[in-house]
Amino acid sequence: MAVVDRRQQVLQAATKSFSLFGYKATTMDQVAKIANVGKGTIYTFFTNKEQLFDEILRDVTAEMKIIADREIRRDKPFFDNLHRVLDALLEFRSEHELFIKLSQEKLEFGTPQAGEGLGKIENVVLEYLEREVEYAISQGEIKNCNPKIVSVVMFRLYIVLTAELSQMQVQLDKEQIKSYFHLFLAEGLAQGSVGR
Amino acid sequence: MAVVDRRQQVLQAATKSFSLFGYKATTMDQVAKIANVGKGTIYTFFTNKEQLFDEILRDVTAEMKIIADREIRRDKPFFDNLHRVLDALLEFRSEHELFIKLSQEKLEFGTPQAGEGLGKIENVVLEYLEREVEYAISQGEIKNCNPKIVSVVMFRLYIVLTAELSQMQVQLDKEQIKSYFHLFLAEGLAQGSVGR
Amino acid sequence: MAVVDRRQQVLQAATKSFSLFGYKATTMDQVAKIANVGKGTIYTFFTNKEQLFDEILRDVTAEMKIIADREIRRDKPFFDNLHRVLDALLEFRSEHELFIKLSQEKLEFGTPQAGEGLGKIENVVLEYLEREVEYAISQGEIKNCNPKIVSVVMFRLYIVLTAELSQMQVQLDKEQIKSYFHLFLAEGLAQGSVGR
Amino acid sequence: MAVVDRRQQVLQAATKSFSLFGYKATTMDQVAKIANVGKGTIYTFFTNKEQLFDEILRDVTAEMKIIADREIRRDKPFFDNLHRVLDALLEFRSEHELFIKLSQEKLEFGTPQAGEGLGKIENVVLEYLEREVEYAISQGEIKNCNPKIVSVVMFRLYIVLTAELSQMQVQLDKEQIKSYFHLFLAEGLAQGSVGR
DNA sequence: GATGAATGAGAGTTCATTCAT
DNA sequence: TATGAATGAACTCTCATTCAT
Repeated sequence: MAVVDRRQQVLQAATKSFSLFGYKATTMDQVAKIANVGKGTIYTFFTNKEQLFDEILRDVTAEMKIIADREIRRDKPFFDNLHRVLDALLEFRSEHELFIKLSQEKLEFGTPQAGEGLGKIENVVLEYLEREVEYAISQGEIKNCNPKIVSVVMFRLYIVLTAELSQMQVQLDKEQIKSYFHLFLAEGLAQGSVGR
Repeated sequence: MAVVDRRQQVLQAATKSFSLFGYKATTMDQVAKIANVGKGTIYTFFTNKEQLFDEILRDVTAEMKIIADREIRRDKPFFDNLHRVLDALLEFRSEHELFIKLSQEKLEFGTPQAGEGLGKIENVVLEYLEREVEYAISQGEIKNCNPKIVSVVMFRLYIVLTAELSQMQVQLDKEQIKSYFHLFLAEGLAQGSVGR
Repeated sequence: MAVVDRRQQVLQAATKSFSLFGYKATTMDQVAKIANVGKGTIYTFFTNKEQLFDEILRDVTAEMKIIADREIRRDKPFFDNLHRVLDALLEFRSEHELFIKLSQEKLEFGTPQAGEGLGKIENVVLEYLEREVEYAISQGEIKNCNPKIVSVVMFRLYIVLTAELSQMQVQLDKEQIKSYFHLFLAEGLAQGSVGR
Repeated sequence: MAVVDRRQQVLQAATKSFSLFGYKATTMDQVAKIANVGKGTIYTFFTNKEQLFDEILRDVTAEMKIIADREIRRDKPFFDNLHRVLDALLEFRSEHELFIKLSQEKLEFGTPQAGEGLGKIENVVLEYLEREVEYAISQGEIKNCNPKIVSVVMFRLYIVLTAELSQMQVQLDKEQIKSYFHLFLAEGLAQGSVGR
């Protein structure tokens, strides 16, 4: 084991601090201190604070994509795949949740002139979801609807159930999350709509 | 009534700037300039930046509550009421949308260790929704579920459909918004679930 | 009795506030409020905050001069006169003390470039004292010494005994003040020097 | 040892500016400019303006205490010690004078309702003097009197003679200062009181 | 004359970023 | 290469002063 991997140290420290304190409240000094690294060192790996943030987001996104890809079986029904992916993702819930939620802060944070809605990173996720939804529609598995809209709603729903609610002292376990995810996405609330 | 109502000017300028650039990126200098008013003038009406922000949020919240109260009829079914309230709220969509979304930024903005989730203002909305959901459950109109969770999801769904999507260049008209709101909340996506 | 004398109201309010909170901490708003007068009104009587302050100082100084003049008898010994003047001045102690001390703050406060030491106002007092000391020396009543130095010391001694000490929770009554004034100026501390 | 000791530069610049312009009239921009240093640099050494000021005051105080301690001999008479301490202190007169005087401004500066008189720093000096005076009284070297009062008077006398007068264009050399110090403290002005 | 709403220069402080070592 | 001392632009907020009413 060589001298510790400074890049990793920074990445971990930044993730921790961003998750804990938010984007604005995280100072580069803090990150450096947590990473046990000189402040200047951060800038040898990352152009600036924003880029550091984006990198982290990209990493999480990539990791989630890999997880999802691993679970999806083309020959299985949409909601079946959805469940398995959710299951797998929720394994890493604690790693992702606080952080993912932050993507929002950051995005709205700058909103420099032309906010295109969710950030570039989220768009990767959304495009992924969109493709899956499109496929499910074409298979007649879900109702005919705008895939973009559905994917955004799915994304937000995931964040609400995994991150936002836990911040509001509503703790849900994996099963409950999956169940509510299914409730809103598949069944609807109306009494008399098809049960699970 | 003076030639110009400076308080209103400030309020409008601030709303515009907060919506456009976000909380942090909005400087008091900017607000003053947009409002065509001296910087100090802002401070004759509002204690500080935070209070100015809260005031705007509070106003929108109050307005929405009034609108909702006006539409709700205890003798009508839940989804019926929901539709009418949505209808009425969407009349003011352009006023509310960008702004409401901001409530989130501000809240996560500080994230001083222990954020309790959505801000105080949103909590007013949530409590309101919660009561309505509880009532609907007790009437057997919607499935048995955690009212808190449902109300948070409803709140987010409203924001996604009215504000977030339009930021992503997906323009929905009133009817579409209502329709999607109903889709997720009442029916679910699954083919074979009860149609509208 | 005409409509209240606004100038007097301002003068009194300002004196009160300056004494209580100091020069810097006294805002024109505060003075206006205490005086029950519009802020703009102050500026009809006084050019600016500084001039208002100086005016008050001048008034106190003038009053003290009148008091002193009334007590001084050319045919009486120096220390005799000194005692009587002190006696008379101490009658107004509560009015003067806090305030006089403030002269210092103000003076050091600005010290714009060229502080000439004590302010213009104090110089009036000092010149007065100087003349008296010169006279006393010429009469052989007190030791030969630099009158300027002695007068400055006398001035400070007065302030210390009447104002500064009371701020330090050392309360002295009139007799004690006179006695200490005499101790330092006339006798000295050294054991064996001539007693009172 | 760096090319330039920035902390020292700041300290010197601040001392100079505080002495010259007073506490309030000294801006951090100014200090930075004089010190030939970025404004932010000041904040790497000192928490804020107040702390910078206190630090300077503390330094002077500590230096004076050391000087005094070095000169005091318990087996020598009070006035003898006093003279030697004065002698030593006056060696550094130019360093101390302007500055010491400032301690006053700062203290009266805030005057938040209940100033307790001189600031914390001066209190160190005063307590020191008080102990010495108490000892001298117990030894029967000086008249029976309130040590607190005497020490305050001594402190002010020192400031008047070293700093205040020189600001008024009355320049005194070391011998004159000592002589006047002795005059007021030991002998008194009254003709016929014990000579030196 | 009296007013007080409006003003804006200027204050102290923060922190992402740079660069000499 | 790694560093952290140094930086200064940019921020929020204050308050003496002005001037239209």
